[in-house]
Amino acid sequence: MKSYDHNKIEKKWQKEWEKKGLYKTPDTVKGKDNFNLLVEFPYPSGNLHVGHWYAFALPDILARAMRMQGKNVLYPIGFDAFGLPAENAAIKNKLNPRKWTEGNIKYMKEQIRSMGTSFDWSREVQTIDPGYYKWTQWMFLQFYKNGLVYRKETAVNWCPKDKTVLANEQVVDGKCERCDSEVIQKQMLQWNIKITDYADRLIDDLEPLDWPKEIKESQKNWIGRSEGAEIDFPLIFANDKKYKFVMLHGYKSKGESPRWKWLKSELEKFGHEVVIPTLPNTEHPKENEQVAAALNATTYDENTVLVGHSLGGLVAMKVAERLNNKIARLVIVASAMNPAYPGYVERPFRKDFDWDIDVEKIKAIAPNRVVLSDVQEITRAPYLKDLAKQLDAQLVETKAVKEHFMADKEPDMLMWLRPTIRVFTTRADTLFGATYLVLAPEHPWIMLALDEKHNVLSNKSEVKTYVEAAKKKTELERQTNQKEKTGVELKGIKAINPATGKEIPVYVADYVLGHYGTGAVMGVPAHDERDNEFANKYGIAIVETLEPVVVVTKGGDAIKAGQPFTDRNSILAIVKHWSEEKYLAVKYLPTDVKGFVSGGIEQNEDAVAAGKREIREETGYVHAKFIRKLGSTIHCKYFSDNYQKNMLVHFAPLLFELEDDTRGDVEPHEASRHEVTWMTEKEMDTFINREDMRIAWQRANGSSFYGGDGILANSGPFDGMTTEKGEKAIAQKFGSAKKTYKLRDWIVSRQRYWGVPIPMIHCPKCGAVPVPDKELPVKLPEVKDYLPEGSGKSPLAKAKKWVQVKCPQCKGKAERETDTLDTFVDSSWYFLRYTDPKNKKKFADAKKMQNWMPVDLYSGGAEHTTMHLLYSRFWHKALFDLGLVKDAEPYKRRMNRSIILGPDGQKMSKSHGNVIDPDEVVARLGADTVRMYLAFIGPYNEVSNYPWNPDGVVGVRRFLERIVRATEFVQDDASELLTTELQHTIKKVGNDVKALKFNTAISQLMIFLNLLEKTKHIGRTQWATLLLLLAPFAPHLAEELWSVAGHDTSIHLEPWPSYDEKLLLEKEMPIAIQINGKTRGEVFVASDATKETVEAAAREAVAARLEGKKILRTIVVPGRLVNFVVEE
RNA sequence: GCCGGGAUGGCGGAAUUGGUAGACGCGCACGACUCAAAAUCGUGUAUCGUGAGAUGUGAGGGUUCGAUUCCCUCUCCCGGCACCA
Repeated sequence: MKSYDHNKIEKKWQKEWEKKGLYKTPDTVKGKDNFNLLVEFPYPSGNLHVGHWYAFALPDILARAMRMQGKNVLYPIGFDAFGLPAENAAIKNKLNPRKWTEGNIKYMKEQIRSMGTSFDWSREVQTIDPGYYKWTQWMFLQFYKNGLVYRKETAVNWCPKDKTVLANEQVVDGKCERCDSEVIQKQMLQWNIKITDYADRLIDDLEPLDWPKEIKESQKNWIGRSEGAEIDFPLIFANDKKYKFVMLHGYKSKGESPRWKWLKSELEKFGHEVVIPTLPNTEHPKENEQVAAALNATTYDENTVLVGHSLGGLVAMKVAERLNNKIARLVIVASAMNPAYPGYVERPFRKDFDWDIDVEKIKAIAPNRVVLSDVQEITRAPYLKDLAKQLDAQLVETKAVKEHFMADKEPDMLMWLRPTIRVFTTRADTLFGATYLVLAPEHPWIMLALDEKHNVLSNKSEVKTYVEAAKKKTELERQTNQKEKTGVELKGIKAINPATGKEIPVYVADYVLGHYGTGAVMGVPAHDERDNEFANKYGIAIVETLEPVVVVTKGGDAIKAGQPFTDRNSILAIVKHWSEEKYLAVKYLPTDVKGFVSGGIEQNEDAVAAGKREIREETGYVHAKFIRKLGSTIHCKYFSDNYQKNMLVHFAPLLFELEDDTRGDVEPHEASRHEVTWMTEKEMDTFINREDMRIAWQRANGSSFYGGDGILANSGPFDGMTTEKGEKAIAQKFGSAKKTYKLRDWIVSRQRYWGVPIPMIHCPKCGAVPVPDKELPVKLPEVKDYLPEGSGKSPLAKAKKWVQVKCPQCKGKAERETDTLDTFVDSSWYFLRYTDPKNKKKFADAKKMQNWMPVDLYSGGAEHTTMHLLYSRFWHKALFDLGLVKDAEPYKRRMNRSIILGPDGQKMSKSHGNVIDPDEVVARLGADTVRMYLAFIGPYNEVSNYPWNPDGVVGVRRFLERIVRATEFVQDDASELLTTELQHTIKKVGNDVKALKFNTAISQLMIFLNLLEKTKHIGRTQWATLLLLLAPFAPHLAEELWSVAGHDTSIHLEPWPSYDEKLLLEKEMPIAIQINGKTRGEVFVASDATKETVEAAAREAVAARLEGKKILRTIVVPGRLVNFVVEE
């Protein structure tokens, strides 16, 4: 072959391969291991850019090499084809999004083929195929049925331009990831998936995975686990009332369970009276008996809170109906269901109760009404919602799962019975220093307090104004105004610090976030920066409860490891000038510690006296006046040069002021050790170089906080404990250990057309009802236009006929859910479908999945680290818990690929005018060149961005042309000169490809070619070997040259060449000669030479340099170097 | 602020994980071929120095016979999180 016509060659072989079905992958092959190589499937945007080449053509090198190395390689592809761009294009050009998408897919397929990729197209998966999204819907329903999906009205990120809800991941710096418009907060009823239930496992299961550290760290940061404690702060009201709680238990109960007893004792602690009558005939309750018993048990007046749980809820309403005077409040907890409602489970007491409720009477008797409902109770929740509406009551939806009003520690209802605020803290050790409480504007208690039915706040309107203003702020505004903290005190209430028993003020402030922790924090101004700022602004008390412990680990006085510490009481004296704004700066010369006067307290001496004495001794000043103590003791661990011991010094920080400049003599020994100067405040700031000095200095200068670890003080029985111990002990006594996460639940509703319809039906009676499995898939309906309505309704609502359905439960009139699923749902399981793409009965056959899962290597973009990669891990775990997949983790190994920049080093973009069109380069230089250039540009498995260098591509093309020309050198007999190098090349290329270091593999091929061009002689077998090594990189050219060399089978079905370790050794090898570690020469020795021979040869080679010098030591590293250590 | 990753010629990068720093490619310079240019081929190409030689892997220190590689301190760049209690 003389010239290299890449166009002809590449088209020819692409056709040929397809005709032969060369890349069809069987599920298993006898004697071969399976290898699942996954790349992120593309969104069919319509144009293929260099990034696609980088994403698909490079893993293809690995796929081909591994096939040759005897693996059964699955290298599948598909299209993630739902999503906004199609819909936007449809709106703009009045197209059908499906047509637009399918057109793009067709076009992109051609382009992907033109790369010479070995994808198995027979396994192609498209998310828009109803045969695929049937299973997306099915999985969603499986999760729903297992309590992983819930519907909730939440403040969501709303993009006003795209008119859709965005996931947190799609909001970047408060702006829409797609269109850059500012995202606003909107209350909407959304479908959520409980990814937060998996937060711990999503972190912990990362540990054993073969993933780059940075990806693991990113995911951990994103999930943001922090471990701390939850502590309850009781509230007291200025218009404090003692109530009588009358609590009515439910069916088959006696009101004597630990739960009721506990409730009673808790409420009694706050001075309330609690009556829990045991209602008669509890196994076969009758209305009249029960109501009469309740009425006879006690009296009801305006101080009575009537509480009823389950059947007791119904009884409570009946009791209220019969009362003649008002009561303080009626609380209905998970009331027994009205049999008229769908989903009612037949109960024996049904007919013994009158289910008609006199709503108006109840309203009149109980002006303050609350209905507690458990959102997880699918059938009862709609009834309770209706009940709350009828009663015009506050509806409180709890998150508790199993026992419908039990939270993990106490009934959620208690929060509404007993005024308590629960905070989350990671610094329980500072609880005694909590001098105020802050609630987020979104805190449920605030909502309750602002309700018109309540009157606990004396400045209600002020609070209301603040809360409403805070809610209007976007996330972005809250972020940008973070420096200036604002808040409003809730007047009329106080909280009690459970540790000190003291009353502390309660604030609402938007520096506390509603969705994190419990939405409330304790303010510890002495030990937290933010709290300190807030307390200073609002004049809140600052109480130190932690004595700092400073450990010196660097500098002249760094502690010596393993040595014991000697305790000593000392003072630290900050001395102010008598007339100027200056301070006495002391540099301790032996260790270069810079700070203030300091020294030990002698026996029978108090701290102030010691201070005065030290000032006199170190500086000579006589008339120091004691001003004040600067807060708590500061402990410092350092190495004392004076005592030659590790010291644990307890400093009493003191502030003095000189009365005049009277100065006596300083003893010469002291003078030689201290350098004393006067410094301004500013100079002092930079002068101080030890943490204990700095803490004292900050205390002298007004407000300060200490946020580090220390020893507890002012903390009662916990005094003297370290932070670590105190944290545990205090958390245990006053609260409970608890973890909190930044990760929020995954909101999957999208108010757009081009997505998977959410397979739910809304029935006015039954509430949300899943579409029965046999009716799946719920296909996307045709609509006239795709414009979102803007009100938050999806365009699917326009398909009126489609929307109208029968309720699968009650067969009454119902409507379909019109929102579609987030596209990240579609891509959360596509890799499973590759294993069995055409299955109509299951999303994939279990055995077939086992052939290929988990994925051996997943290659993709760094941008998906906290999105797709996290979602799909969650999804897989959820499937795992349902027994639908075998592994807890889907991807064994993951690598993030880099980005190809424009020639100018900027990100490729039309506006920069630096976009490289791969089609143009392919037409000019060929697909093989483009593949190889991208492979050569740098290591594939490291993230660093490579600029496209147009000259570099030409260089690679030159290499391929030189390969073509080298056919002239092929001869019958082998070239001995090349033998060793070829062995070396087989080894290096093989190893480097496996390690994804395509760049060095190619460089080795180039080294070999350089040698071949010098030798001008290569044997036929040697040539064939070279072509085999080239095949994964330049599949078309290698195939062509293979065929030219006379083979009639495809090179891509050939096995990878093996090498012989023995042949790798050269007969002679160079040994570097060093003298004192510096290279001074080189000598060639036989590769099997003994140490002695090598040393002798080396000694001879540098004899001239060694002359007259004494050799102290000789180091011989076989095969590498000889180092002579000589006297200088 | 917290966490992670990185820094090697004019450029992309290499170095068998402690053993001759700068492989391979690009660029550049000179030469050959050519009337000329392009293409191609050859030679050179870390810095300073005519040279012997010296210096050199972000900066400084340490361990070692020997450090791009290990340890400490610092600077800068990139990425993730961020009023997260």
